[in-house]
Amino acid sequence: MTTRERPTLEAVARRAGVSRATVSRVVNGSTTVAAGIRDAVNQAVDELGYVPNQAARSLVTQRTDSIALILPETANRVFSDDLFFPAIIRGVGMELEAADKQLVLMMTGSEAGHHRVERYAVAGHVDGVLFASIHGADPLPGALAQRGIPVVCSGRPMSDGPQVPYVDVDHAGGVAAAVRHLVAAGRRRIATIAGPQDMVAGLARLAGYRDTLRQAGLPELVAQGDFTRDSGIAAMRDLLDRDPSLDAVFAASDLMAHGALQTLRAAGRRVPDDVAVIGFDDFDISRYSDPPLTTVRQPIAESGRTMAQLMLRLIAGDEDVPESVVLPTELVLRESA
Amino acid sequence: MTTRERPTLEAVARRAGVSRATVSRVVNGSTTVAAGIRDAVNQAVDELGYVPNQAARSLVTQRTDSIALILPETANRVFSDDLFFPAIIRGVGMELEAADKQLVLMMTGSEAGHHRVERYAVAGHVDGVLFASIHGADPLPGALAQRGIPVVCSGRPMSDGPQVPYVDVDHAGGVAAAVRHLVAAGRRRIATIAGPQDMVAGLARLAGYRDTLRQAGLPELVAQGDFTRDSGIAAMRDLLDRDPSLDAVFAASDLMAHGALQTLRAAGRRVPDDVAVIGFDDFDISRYSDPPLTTVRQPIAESGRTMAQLMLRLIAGDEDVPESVVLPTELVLRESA
DNA sequence: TTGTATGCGTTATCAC
DNA sequence: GTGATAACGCATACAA
Repeated sequence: MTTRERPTLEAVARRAGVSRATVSRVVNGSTTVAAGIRDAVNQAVDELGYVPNQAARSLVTQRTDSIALILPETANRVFSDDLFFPAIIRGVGMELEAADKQLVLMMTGSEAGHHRVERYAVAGHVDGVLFASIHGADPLPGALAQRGIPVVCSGRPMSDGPQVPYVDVDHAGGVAAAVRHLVAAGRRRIATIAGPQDMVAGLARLAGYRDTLRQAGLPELVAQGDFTRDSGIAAMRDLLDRDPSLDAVFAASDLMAHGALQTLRAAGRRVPDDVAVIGFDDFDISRYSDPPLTTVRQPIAESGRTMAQLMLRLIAGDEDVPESVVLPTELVLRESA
Repeated sequence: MTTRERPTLEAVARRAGVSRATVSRVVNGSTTVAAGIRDAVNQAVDELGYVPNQAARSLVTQRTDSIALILPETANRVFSDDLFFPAIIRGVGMELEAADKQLVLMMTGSEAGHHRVERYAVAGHVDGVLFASIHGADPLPGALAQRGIPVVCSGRPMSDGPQVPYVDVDHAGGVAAAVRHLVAAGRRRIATIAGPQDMVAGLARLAGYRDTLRQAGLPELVAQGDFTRDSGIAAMRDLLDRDPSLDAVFAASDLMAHGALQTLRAAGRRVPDDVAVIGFDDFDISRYSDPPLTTVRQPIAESGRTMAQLMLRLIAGDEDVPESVVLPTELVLRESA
């Protein structure tokens, strides 16, 4: 391991026979430098393998050109078979890469992790903070915003603290379309497997289900899940116990819908003949389930891109960044309903 | 969003009626400060919400107190049902948290991402770089090391560039134990589903299989996989086609073993009566498969912890950090073999 | 035990 | 177009 000294601007300047200021200009792509000198400097940079010291640069520019994406979950939770986080990351990553910003991923499953992130951001390690999801009335986004740090959330924050820009999808519209589709098909005992009630996505989809059923004058039947497949399996069993005559299920996530399909099959119910099933997400795997899953498509990667775009505008000092962006959802009809 | 000015050391000093140096001492936990003054400073810090500017601090200390963990994969690959990365992250995370270092996660599936990481590290954003896995003869670890940046890899690097400290597990020993167990049980047509051959883990496990079979005087039968469940399904089909009389399979990953179980069941073979199956990893889910999977346990989280420990020692300037650490593996007997 | 003075490597504001 | 020079916010050797 060669612990070579890191070359500084000064070293490059000496080698190229110019001043530090000129080197700085070349490195930062200023156009007011003579071509000959520019080439000489670039050559010196290459020869020495010069890379600007980020700390020194940040100190004066007040920028780091990197942005944190917070995954408020433990490693195990993040790396489950849930494809939500990967899609968010992909969307954010593409957009930031195009803007030449570095994406810094942080997981904050623990309380301590939470506090670390706050210090990390306030210490100026990153120019802004993106939240991939929010649990309950998490005060962190608001706290950071109040510190003057640009923040964008995925999903409307439930905190009643300072308002923070967010990107969300039209949960209510998507759920309404799904439930109406079931009603129109003549289903009368329509159950739901709800998502976690400490997240807006869980709350909003359950509310959408209730509203739509009420309008249709039909009774509700709710089981609780947490978006995972296992919880879908258990919730479906619960539902069958409580009302063996049910003829449709709306699951608040694709994974729970897959779990429901599994339980229904084990219970000898045919889908969709006996029981219709609709999910929410439209993950790739839902095209290949048995039967292929009818589901509400939400544009997750697009949501990530939008978050990144808002962030870039905030950082650029754009005054009229929208308080929120709500992306459309869409019912995708396949064979399960 | 209140864009309050961030307080500096100077502001705290004024408020507490002391010099900047004293504030700095208190903030950094120096013991040579009078209790009364210490309290006054701490109070001022709290009132102002002071957090040291990381850029300024790094500039003088040459440290950032954060460490990068590189996942050389795309988001989709990282967030599959593979539990390897979560375990590595958990191990690294625990150790770094205890040392009060910030973990920065970076995914470098693309070539561009690769280059970004190099610049990020060389620019001094992090004190060291951990690689969660290595594909082929990746030159990046060596390149960083040559720049004087502490690097630790998971798995022996295949590059013949500069040597880099690494943590690995005893692939050969584990595989040998597994294959010998099959031989001792009277199995004579022992196939393997190999892992990707651009990774040491894939290579070493295949080599271990071959060596042990040769010693036993038995013929080999190899199908190719990439550690995923799907590849295990396909490879098992391939194996059954090529030799319907096979009576055992060693899969180089638990997921591939699960895929194999699935294929065998579909083909009407009983496990372990007709075909014995052994995996490699010992993920939690392998306790609950049907039948429970006999497998080679590798201590993944422990491996992550060890990587972090080596890194902390490197950063601390420890002279005699071992070139490599090889952790033991262990055959875990359950019902599939 | 506390304060003063210096420098870390860069960018930006000036003159030239 | 180019070169001095002053910040940026902090830690630390040295003085007191």
